[in-house]
Amino acid sequence: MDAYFSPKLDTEVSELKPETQDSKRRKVVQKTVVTVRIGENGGKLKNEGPPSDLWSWRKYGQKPIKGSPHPRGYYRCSTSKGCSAKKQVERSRTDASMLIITYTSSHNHPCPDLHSTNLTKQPKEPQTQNQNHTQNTEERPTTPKQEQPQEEQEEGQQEENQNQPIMTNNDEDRSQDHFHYLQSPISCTQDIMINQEDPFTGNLEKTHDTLNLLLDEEPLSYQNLMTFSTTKTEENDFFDELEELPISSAFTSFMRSNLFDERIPVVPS
DNA sequence: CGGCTTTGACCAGCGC
DNA sequence: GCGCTGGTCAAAGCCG
Repeated sequence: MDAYFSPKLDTEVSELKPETQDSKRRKVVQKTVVTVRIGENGGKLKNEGPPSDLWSWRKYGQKPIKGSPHPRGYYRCSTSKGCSAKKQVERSRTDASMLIITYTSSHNHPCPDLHSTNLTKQPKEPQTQNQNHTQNTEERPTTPKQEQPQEEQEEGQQEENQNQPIMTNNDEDRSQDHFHYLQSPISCTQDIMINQEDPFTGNLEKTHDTLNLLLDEEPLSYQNLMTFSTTKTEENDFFDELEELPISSAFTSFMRSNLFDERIPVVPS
């Protein structure tokens, strides 16, 4: 992992799982699992810009998970009181640089638009990252993925990811394209995406510069957010619990838009 | 003052 | 039926 300490944040969504398999434990709830890879330093943005997406998340619990060195954080949507949307964030036990975010339930309210967000809330989303991170993600988590990536994939992919730092070649292209959209004040329903690692992958050095530029001029994408953190990275610990914020939304949309296509359709056995 | 984070305890589901 | 683990709630403290 140290090897990754580079600024490259690979934000990849390994997959989303349309849930129902989780039924092993509690009731069957719709869940969307997203695996994101980030640089070792990538996380930690608690101080910087936490909020992941347009939605506001409030942490309501944290528990150590068996078999995982990292605790799992439980977040609930605080954008709206009645909103039952929740998300669980945990780090991959195999690769600390991988974040596994599970979205549960859907939002009962419209996505906090940029407008709203900017005007009313978003105490945390300061910089220009507002929309990059996406939005629609949670808007309909329930119907998100119809494809069905399996959970097994999750683990498998994680490993794969390690081996294959970036497999979203296509994503890159698309990401950029989408990236533009991100900037648009579209609502949650837009297909946004966050550009992923391409810039980083290819040019790590540029990454920093790019980030700066992005931050100032363009909305940050998931990556950018991460990069942020990357700049400072010393606190992997924090990272455990916090990094999820920035990422979550981003990839969510990401996965929704591109991931599906690009990701490998895993066939559930 | 309001909202969010943190920590501990309690409850529910599942496996053995 | 018992034990284990995960998930949620509630209280306290901190920060903006």
